[in-house]
Amino acid sequence: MRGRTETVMSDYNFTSIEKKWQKRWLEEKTFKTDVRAPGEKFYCLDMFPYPSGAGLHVGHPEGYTATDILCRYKRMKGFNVLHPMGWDAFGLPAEQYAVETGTHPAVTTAKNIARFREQIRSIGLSYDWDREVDTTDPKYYRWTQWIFEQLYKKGLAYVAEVPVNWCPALGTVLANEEVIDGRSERGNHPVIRRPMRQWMLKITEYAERLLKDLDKLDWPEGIKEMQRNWIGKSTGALVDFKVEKLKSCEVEKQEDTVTVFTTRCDTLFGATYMVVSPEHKLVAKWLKEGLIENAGEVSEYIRKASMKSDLERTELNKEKTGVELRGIKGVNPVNGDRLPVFISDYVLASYGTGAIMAVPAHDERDFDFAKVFNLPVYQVVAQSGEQGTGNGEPGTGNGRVPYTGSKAFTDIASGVMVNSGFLNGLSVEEARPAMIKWLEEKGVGRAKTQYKLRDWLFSRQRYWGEPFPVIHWEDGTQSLVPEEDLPLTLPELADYKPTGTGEPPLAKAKEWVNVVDPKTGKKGVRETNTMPQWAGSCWYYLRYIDPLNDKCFADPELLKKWLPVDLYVGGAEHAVLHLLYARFWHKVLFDLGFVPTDEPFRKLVNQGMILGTAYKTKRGVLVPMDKITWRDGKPWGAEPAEEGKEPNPEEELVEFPAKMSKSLKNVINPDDVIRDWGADSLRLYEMFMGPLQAVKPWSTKGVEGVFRFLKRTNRLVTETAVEDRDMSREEAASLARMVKKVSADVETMNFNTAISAMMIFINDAEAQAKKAGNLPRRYVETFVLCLSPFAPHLCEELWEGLGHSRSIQFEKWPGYDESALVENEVEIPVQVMGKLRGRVKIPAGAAADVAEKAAAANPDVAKFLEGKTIVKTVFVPGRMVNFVVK
RNA sequence: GCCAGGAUGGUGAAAUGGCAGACACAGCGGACUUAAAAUCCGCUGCUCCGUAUAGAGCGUGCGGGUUCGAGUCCCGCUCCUGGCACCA
Repeated sequence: MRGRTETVMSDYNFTSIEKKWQKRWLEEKTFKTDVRAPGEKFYCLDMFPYPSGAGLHVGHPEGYTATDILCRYKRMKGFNVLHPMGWDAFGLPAEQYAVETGTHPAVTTAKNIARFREQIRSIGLSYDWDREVDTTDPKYYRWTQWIFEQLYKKGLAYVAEVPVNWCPALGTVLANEEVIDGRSERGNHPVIRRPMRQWMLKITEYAERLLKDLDKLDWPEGIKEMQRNWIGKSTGALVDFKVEKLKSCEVEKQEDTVTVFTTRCDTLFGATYMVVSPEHKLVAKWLKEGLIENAGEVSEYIRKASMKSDLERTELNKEKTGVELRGIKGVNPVNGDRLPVFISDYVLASYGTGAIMAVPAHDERDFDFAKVFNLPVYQVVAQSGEQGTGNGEPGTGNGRVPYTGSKAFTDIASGVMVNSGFLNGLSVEEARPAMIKWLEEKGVGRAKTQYKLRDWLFSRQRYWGEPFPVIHWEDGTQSLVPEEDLPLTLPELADYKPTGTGEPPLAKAKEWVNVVDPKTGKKGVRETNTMPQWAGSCWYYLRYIDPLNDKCFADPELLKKWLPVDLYVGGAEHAVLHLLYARFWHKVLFDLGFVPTDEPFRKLVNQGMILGTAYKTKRGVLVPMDKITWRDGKPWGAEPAEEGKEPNPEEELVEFPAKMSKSLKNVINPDDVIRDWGADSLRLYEMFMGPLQAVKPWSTKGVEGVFRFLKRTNRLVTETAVEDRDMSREEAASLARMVKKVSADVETMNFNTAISAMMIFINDAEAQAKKAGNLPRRYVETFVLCLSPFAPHLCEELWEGLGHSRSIQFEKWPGYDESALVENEVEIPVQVMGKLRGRVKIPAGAAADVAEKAAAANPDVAKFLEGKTIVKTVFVPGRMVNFVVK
């Protein structure tokens, strides 16, 4: 690959061309946005990266190139384009590096940002670099803290003692989203549950609006659906169950009420037991009051449940566990049945009321539990048309009829109520409101909407994050750092290690922590938690609009002009986290009157992941690239041997795309691609691989293909005589086809087919040049204009070579001549019984009889018509003819 | 289990219900060259038939359906990828 550089350089010297134009763009601020200039705005946003030590990977330029092409195109169409870039730079890796080496995270971060900026510039992306933001810059996080204060003042931030995901290895608490199968997303360490004092944000208060407003967003349906599931709205009812302490059939005590949440209140007649979560407040109360006869057993279960990590809770759930609370019974309000009450960890304290009524006949989980504990299972819903099940006809049953099925019957759509008193004969849909009405009339229940969404755990026990601008005073009060004193900057620390006790590293900065009120002399301590990484990314798109403003986070006039973001492009991995949090903050700022729109991102596009090439064995085991030997161009390798065993025999491997990873050694570095083929080839290939949204495997051969196209373009434009002559009919047609296709495809972001249209054009153009010995100026220049958003460096160079002194970015996007596309004669396919049998040339716009006559006369067609009667003829003008024969 | 998305040549892919495989990669053959690289020209879905021009059949994961006509629309499956998962 390196060896042929010399030959390559002699005709298409991409390295010097790209350096030259990148330098010029930067010096001349070619892409500077005047946010106050008139003109229709286009705000195009890329998800800003975390500047890791590893540098860019080929996934980054994919989305960035797509938006860059669109932005360059929009500028040429006369739009005022805002296209910025910045750094989401708070986060754990820089802090862990600091723990290991003692280097301040700010130093590491600055170094990584410099590298990222350099790499991004080497791709030729048209950002306005005067708008760069960095979430770790005090001038930036001053406003992150300021927004937190607004949330606090609105009552949306509070401190709570909550069971959290504590990761001993990282010495910190993690958000639910950062825990995967009971292990930390970062580092894969075990996570346990432990109650701790934490900052929470009341995102639940916005659940309904976050759900409802999804409908008006132009986002991928899948992402919207994921957010809907995450918010998890369900409508049902709260039902009150009295709890009795019984003593030899006499009610000794009845004062407590357990309220359950259910979406199936229609099945209330079928409830055969109740379950409360081990953490339920009443359980502790009953134990204290001595109501529970088997208190020892119950306490032991509670203790074990609290020790379990989420992973264990999930894993052990294959077999249901629990303990009955002996001595008390719940009373079913609809029929007075006395029900046993259990505690079990299959009921979550954090959802609904932490208590359920169990209807094993019509709920899978209850059914499983009932089988383990041998509890009665009563049928109250039957398949429509089978109402005879149970004790007879609909409308008559009211008994406790055992359900005999082998699994729970949960079909809501076809279910009909049986054995349920006043509900008998109703469908499930009808029975629900009927039961709610009954519950409300008796005062023992009411309709209720419940969400899965929990409040946002907003604090981390880390150093490298935004400090909370909060002071806790010795008298127990709490106050915010005054807005004018922001930012509250991070103190210097000698030692960034987690304390391991859960107390954050900031607690070590004694001078910073301890404060004295200058007026009253009151003593206080600063909050030592820091904000999670999501904080800075929740509002960065607002700061880009007015990044240097030191009076407010952004000028309201400019926000009014530039919001919402017109297009947001990034990876699908942020589907629920970043995008939900950012929407939440935006809505709060909207309610407070700080932003003019209630949603931040109008249109969202997710680019698909780029996979690496990998090879697997017959059994499907992936073999790292450096363990593969090539024989006759075929890959051979062996599965890694188990410890202490004989090595496995080598076998021929099969190509299999897989995520790029260090362990597979198949990571493609954009720097290498740029060195060998240039940034324009990198850009073009990333777009040519396939649709932006699709997951696609990287192919080095594919890069060579687009490189060849650029080389041919360069040669055609620089080595063909360009004349000021009119285009031939053929030239005009091929040019118009290309411009039309490229314009339409860029608008819809189908970059792969736009590039293929330009490849078709260059094939045509080479033939034309050969034939005529020269090419018309308009023909060549229009092509260079169309290619310029895709391969900007080469096109600037060619444009200059064509005698223009101004950057091609300032030119108008070309139109096309519709009349050049009109043809005199068209060739259309002829089918007999829907099978293609021949083609005929007919005048464009020919009438049906003319076309049919010509079609029937075609010898290839005629032989299939011979001896047959034409029953029907289908003619689609300009498209095809089809004969139906008998 | 639930939700979403997908399945088209050797590969990446393209195709308003109207010529399936555009464009590119790989492969094969040729030109140029002492040679190689680069470049250029031609062929390239599968099967059959044939000296060849040509021709025939099959073909968009599987099974049905609608239609003059289905990769595309409808019904029923299979497999893959991602997300969620004891949320009552």
